This record gives sequence, C-alpha cells and structure tokens, in this order.
Amino acid sequence: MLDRAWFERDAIDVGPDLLGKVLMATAGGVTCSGRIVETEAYMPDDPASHSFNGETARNRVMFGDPAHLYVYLSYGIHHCLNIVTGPLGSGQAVLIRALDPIEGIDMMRRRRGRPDRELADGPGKLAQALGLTLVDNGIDVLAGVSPARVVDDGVAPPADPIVGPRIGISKATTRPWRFRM
DNA sequence: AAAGAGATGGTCT
DNA sequence: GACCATCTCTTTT
Repeated sequence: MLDRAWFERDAIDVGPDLLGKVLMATAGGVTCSGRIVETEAYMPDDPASHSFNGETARNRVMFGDPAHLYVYLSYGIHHCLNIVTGPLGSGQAVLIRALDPIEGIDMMRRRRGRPDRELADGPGKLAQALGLTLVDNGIDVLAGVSPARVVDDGVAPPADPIVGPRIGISKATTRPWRFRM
C-alpha cells in the first residue's frame, strides 16, 4: 500500500483515496504534518489542467514518475502542491487543497500568522504552513528521507467522500473532481 | 454574511 | 500583454 503502483492510477481515483493520508514536510530539523482532507483531480485531456497543452518547463514534473511533488506558483504569490499520478508521461496530478494539522503546529502558526482554523485550509495556505516552495518541485514523496512525504497512518479514506466541482478554475468547471472529508 | 478588489510574478500566446 | 488550480483585507448588506 502507498507504493509507486498506488499512485500510478488515474487522478480521479487517487484523489479520493488520498483523503485521510498524511502529508509531512521537514525543514531545518522541524517536521510539520497534516491529514489530507480535500483534494482535486487534474486529468489528461482536461482543459483545466496545466498539462492540457503538453509538456513545458513548468509542468515537466507532471509528465514524470508518479508519487512526485509538483509545485507551482499561483497568482505570483502562493505555492500549490500536487502529487503526480497515473502512468509515466500521462500528465496527471492531484492538488492538495486542505490539511488538518497534526505535527509542528507551533511552526505552522509562526509561518502563517493566522488563527488556527486558517493554518492549512486552502492550497496556498497549506504550502506556506509546511514551508514548501518551488525548490521542492519534483520531490519523491515515497522516499524515506525527503523534504516532503505522503504516509499512511492507518486512517481509512471516507466511505462517502463529499464530491463536487472543482474551485477557482475557468475551464471544465462542472467536472465533479473535488473530494472532501 | 457576502461581495469586491488588490497584491504580484511566472508562464504562455 | 493576458491569464491565472489564491489569499487577505475592505466595503457593503
């Protein structure tokens, strides 16, 4: 479980299965982690996906091996974190949209400077809380020692995840590829 | 409680 | 030069 093959499936299948998994980041000897509670799938042939117009310098990681971290800069200000899924070269990823903080909450408070409920309840917020930026683009989230990992602590994904349309996009806005627990 | 707008820079046409 | 897979603050109801 949670091996390369697990991430080699379509983003619309990995997306809901990532709910309940734990995203961890270590920087400067401090580890912060949170449970994944909201995701979005970005598929091949998906007009809303960065991969839609083919491989470029920015989205190169999306076309690489699954289970790697794809980080991009959003609106020139915020970083957003994705986990690459699907077969090599297929150009899919799951956007991590929200975490419930578990470990390193004091560090998250320092990085965010916001009330606890706003530490990681959005894609840009959680990237800031974990301290991950463009320099972490391409990281293998299954590597034992890595600045960012995805781990399974035994919490099962919800049997009935909340499914709805994706947020903040202007194309393919009705596809029900947003998953929440 | 909801709606509006500015910030800010990489990426692509 | 337009377009953002967003966040926060301000203004309005």
